[in-house]
Amino acid sequence: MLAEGPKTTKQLSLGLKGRPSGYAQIYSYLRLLQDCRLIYKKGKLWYIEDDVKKILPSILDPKTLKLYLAGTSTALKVLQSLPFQFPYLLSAGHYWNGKFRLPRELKFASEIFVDSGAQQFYRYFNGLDYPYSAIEYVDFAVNLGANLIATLDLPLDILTPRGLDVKAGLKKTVDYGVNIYEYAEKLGISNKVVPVLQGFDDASQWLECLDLYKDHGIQSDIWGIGSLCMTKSIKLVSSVIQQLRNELEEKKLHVFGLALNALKKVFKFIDSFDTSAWVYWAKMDGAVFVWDPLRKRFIQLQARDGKRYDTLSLMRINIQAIFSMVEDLNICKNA
DNA sequence: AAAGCTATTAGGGCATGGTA
DNA sequence: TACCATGCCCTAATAGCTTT
Repeated sequence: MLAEGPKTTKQLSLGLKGRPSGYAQIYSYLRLLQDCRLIYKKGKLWYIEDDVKKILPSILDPKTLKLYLAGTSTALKVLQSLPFQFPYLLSAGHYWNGKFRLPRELKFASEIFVDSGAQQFYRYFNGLDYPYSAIEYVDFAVNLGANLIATLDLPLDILTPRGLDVKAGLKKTVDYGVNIYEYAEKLGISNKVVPVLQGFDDASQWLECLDLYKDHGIQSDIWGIGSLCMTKSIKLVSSVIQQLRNELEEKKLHVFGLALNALKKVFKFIDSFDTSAWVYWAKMDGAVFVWDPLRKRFIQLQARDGKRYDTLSLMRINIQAIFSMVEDLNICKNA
């Protein structure tokens, strides 16, 4: 309450308790805060100390980088074997085979973010059309208990090199978004919809995509950033994210499939990301990664001669490494 | 006089740790 | 295991002060 402006003890006690008898308690707490140099009093009014005011937002609402783990088949088994819960990014495309089949055993997920999964199965596209409708997709997400649902989008990073015009791709992406949003609104769950922004090779395209959404009256507290998962250009990633952050100052940003070396550059500007990197490292060369918090990098280790470890174990260990990276970045984010 | 403020006290709830 | 003492935190109540 004090963050909103100076207040008298009476105002604070009424606001906190709703009745004046709490006055004495509130007053003694205020005195305590005063002793700690967190607040001070001038006349009848209490004020927050200036330096406290500066860090207050990060105390009340700490910036946390949220990681959604992604993975299917073998990797999913690893996720199921972990002794704790964590946010999970589910790729809807993996559950489509003519119709949607509900996944079983998602107990490990503390929350579920459903993604269109176009990257994995764009080869099934009929032209620019998803094989399933917005309604089928949203119903599927609702049935499996999704907390967040990404709009169906066109992965321009894949489709543009195959001849899709950028402007046409953006328009189609937003059309999909509008469909999803309208149906979700009918179900009363539009707050779960995460509109996904697309682009190809310049940040202006993502901003244009945002404008298109806004033209259609689409608002959201969380925005998704797509089309960045294949790029090798950290410069592009960082310019897209920074410009969107400027444009959507108060909103949450989720980046799909962010490369970890790019994450290092942009973690301060985003709220969440997802990765399945831990799967590939373990599969590709049996490497285990260890986060080096001083140099903000992964050290890549392989077993000594004569030692071999199974992929599942390596995956589990790499998940731990990713978590330790996120934990470390979160410290930096609030420092 | 009324409103605002300060200091003190009593007692409930709860965790802890000792004892029978 | 049951019981009790202790200390801590919290809240309510209130006496008595100062400011408006």
